[in-house]
Amino acid sequence: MGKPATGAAARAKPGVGKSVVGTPIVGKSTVGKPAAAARQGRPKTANRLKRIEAKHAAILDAALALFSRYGLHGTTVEEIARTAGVSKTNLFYYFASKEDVYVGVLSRLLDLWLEPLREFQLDSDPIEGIREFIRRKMLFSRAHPEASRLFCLEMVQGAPLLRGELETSLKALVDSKVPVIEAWVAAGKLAPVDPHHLIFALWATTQHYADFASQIDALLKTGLDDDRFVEEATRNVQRIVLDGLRVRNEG
Amino acid sequence: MGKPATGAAARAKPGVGKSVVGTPIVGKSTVGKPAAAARQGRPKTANRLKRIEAKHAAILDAALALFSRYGLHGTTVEEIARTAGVSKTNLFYYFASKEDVYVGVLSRLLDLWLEPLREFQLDSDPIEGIREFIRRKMLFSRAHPEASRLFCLEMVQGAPLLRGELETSLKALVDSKVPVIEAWVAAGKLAPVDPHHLIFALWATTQHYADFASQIDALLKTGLDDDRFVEEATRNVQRIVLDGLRVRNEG
DNA sequence: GTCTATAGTCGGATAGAC
DNA sequence: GTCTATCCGACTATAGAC
Repeated sequence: MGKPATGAAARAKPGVGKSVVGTPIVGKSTVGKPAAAARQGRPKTANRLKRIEAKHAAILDAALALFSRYGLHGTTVEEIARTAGVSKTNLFYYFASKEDVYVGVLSRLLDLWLEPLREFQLDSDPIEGIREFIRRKMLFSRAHPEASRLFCLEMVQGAPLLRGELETSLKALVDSKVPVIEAWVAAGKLAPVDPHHLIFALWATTQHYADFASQIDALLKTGLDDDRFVEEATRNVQRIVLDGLRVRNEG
Repeated sequence: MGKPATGAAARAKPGVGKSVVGTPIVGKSTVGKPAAAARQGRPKTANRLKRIEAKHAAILDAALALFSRYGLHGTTVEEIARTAGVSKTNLFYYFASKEDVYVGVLSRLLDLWLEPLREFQLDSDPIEGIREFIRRKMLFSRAHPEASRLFCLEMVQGAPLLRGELETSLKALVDSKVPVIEAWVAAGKLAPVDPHHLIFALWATTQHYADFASQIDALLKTGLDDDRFVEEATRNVQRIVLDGLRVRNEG
């Protein structure tokens, strides 16, 4: 007997039904494991595991592409399966539910998204470090525009799934960078600015190119596909953030 | 006989069914008019029209709140109706379909969203003009966070409905500002920067506070509700964009 | 104009053969 | 592990009484 409880009803009445959405990602290791295969049947050879992983990844890839374009409720399991090259029934062999797929996608996503921030190591020269961070973020936006957009979608909608991770992983990461930035400001190596707002500005300006790609395309008929455009965008963001718009009198 | 063709199927097969999504907003005046009332039955008194408009607006307000949180497919007509304080059937008396409601919301939205840009009149002093623009944008983000988020949702998902408007209204508006900015740069009143990327940076940094509110809340436990936070955010964005992060030696 | 009842269909999830 | 067939709840939209 199916217990769909799909769509609005599922989120409107949290706690009712088995809805996974709303449950923060805690044990990432259990997420994304095959639904039936998880409770193993027979000893798996390395080959078996590899084929399973490949299929698994194919489904997640397909799901990312669709979820980022149409959202969770705008995407059907049928479409995900077709895009991944598997049958709908087969997809349900690997994932317990549609939301299980969604959680799997988001889980991979967050690690990916946090990467540039983790490498935010502004060593000796903060100016050079920020310039490099912007460059990396822009490259990330170009390499993973769908990931950036799905992340944005989640944020805009309140990130019920990621909230837990944001308050732990992300916050810890941000908190670790704040004193560094503060020290630079104190040492006169950086103009006086609040570390958090600085980080927000860096995120906003760089992700904008992936998240608002359709707007940019409508205006300029170009975007992150064009290497020249990426270069130009990177240069301009670096200039604005580092030097500002006010004309300088010094060299 | 209902022909729902809702959800994924509707957008996956454009042209099939009566799906409105995908049709650019052309005649805004016809959008948002009562479905049945549009083809008038009897002469409407001023009072009648006023009550109709009020109900109409209530539905659109409720829809904006829900669409911005859960997206088009994550929101049910039933919820919109309940939130607006009308029955579902009654909602269908005023709007031909769910997508008709959605189009109505987006239509109102774009006008609202374009407003700050329209007033981007950087008169004599560009620095003062940009500072003021940032302030206005931040106030807009605070006053209409839901509008900002729904706009963002649409953009991220490819803006099938707004594309036409973006390529006309928005583009015309942006195009009219570009030569002004270029002239300032040429006159040495502004650091050398590409006008489009400047505009993108202004949009990105200011809207970020509405669109990523949940992230900011997870990190700082505050947001646009707090006047002090809004002030601080405004000040920091202005400082970063206008003066940059590099330490200045001059006064 | 507003309501009750319901038609029609979509899409998530399962059963069970192979 | 994969497939065919199917179930069934949720949701959009309409019919028709009042």
